[in-house]
Amino acid sequence: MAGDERTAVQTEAQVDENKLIAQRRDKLARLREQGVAFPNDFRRNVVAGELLAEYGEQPAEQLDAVGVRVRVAGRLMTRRVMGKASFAHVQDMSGRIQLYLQRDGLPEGTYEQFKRDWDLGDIVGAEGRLFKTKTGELSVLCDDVRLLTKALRPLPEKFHGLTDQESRYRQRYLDLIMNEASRRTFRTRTRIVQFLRQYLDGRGFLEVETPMMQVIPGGATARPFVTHHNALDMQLFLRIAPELYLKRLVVGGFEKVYEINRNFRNEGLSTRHNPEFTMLEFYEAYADYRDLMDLTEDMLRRLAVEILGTTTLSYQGETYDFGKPFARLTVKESILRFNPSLASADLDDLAAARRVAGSLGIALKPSWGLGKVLIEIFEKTVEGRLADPTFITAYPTEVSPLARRNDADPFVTDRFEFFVGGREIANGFSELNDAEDQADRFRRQVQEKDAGDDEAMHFDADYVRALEHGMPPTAGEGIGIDRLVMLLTDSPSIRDVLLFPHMRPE
RNA sequence: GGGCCAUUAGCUCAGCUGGUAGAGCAGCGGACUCUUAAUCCGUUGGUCCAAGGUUCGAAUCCUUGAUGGCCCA
Repeated sequence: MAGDERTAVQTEAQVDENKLIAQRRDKLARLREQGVAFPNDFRRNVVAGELLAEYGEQPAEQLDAVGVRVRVAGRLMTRRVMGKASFAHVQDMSGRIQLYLQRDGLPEGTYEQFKRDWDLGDIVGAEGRLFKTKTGELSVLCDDVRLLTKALRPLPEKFHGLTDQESRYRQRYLDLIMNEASRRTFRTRTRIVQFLRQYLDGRGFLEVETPMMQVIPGGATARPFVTHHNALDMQLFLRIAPELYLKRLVVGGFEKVYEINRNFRNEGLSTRHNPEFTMLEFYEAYADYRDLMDLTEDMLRRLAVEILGTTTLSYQGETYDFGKPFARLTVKESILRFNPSLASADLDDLAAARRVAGSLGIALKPSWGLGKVLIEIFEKTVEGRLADPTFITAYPTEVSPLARRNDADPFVTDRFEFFVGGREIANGFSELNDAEDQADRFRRQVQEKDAGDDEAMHFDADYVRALEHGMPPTAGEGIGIDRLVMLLTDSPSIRDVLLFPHMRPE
């Protein structure tokens, strides 16, 4: 970068040039002299994967007898020139197919152009007859080939591909061209989302879209991104969750709704956090948190079978069984289980719990009540160790401002979170539909915000008004799609499952 | 936020206790009509992440910074 101020926008002058690119520009210049250098009149009639599936196993004689003519197109990935004949592989969305080019089988001059002006990485179209090579590889014996798009930049090395993590994230197009594993991950991501849609659609849920730009950022405790609406001259927030809007829809009579979309949280980056991430949230009236745990268990089990063909999931060397019933225990039970030195009484009053937290090195804030202290202890000593699929229930009311209180123990809510491999995947609860209780909870959040907690919630008066019209007893849940995809694709970083993860400017 | 590691040709990587930068692939020139990391002969290509410092001399040692990776909070 020049001595100028750093900008996030790359200018043309900053793009590197080198001899390889200059040579390709010369080749392109020759192409321009010959006519249309970027034609868009070639039409393929088949993709590589279809050909391999249909003809890959056919014997050579049969192919020759039938004489299958094909038109294929794709990126030139390999090239082996042997004098007057050459082999090449082209790659399209479905896979690769080999081309066989003979000087005397192509229009006059074409073969010479192929040798002189075409490079690996160029986009080409080819027409010819299917045949099998001596080694049995299905190939196209070309009687015409055309250069459709000249690539000015060279591809990464053909054997090792592109391995540098940073380049793979910043130049995802190159990663996708070069790495089959990466292509597979993102196809799997799509299949996962498709399955979830199909699962919910099949159970009568209605997919909806709610605002990404909100006047009051609600539905979670997190710092929002702030933006500004010029015409209205007002501050707007990118949403941190769709929750309060989806529940407004339940009030409106859409008793089963879901949304799969982006949330934005103005927090740090890590292997598990991206500023924008995808969440499935769904709400069902006349259901409670236990119904949702059952649904979640069924849905994830079927998802594993759909995606992996098995309920046994292996992630980063560990194995998790989605086939057997998921464990269920309360926050308090789980703390006691993972901290055998603690007794139940240590977690029952604030002073004792603070002593425990203090001995664990947790920095305590004076405003924290017992519930918050318990959750801190839970996060420090339990969360990362919940390896097998586990529902944790009975979250303190203090840390669950939108969840319904438990009838027998109002200190906790009818809420669960779901963990696998030490990671939180889902969060659900019976919804708080008592408008007066909700107003009280908002007031408490506002107090905490005033006391300096910038993650605390705002008071959303319209949401309270909606509840005052009556929301049926309802349960709702959010599932982090990116983390789910990480789990099912054995990806160590959230960046591996985001096509364009957030990166600092180069 | 803290610690550790990495950054060298378009890509993948070497480069030792400091002595003036190398390989493979790609490219370029040549040979080759069944190859598949094609092969064979020849060959071009460098802001060694950046800025300071130490030194006769720095890719190498020191400092600071940038970006990325991993671990911890």
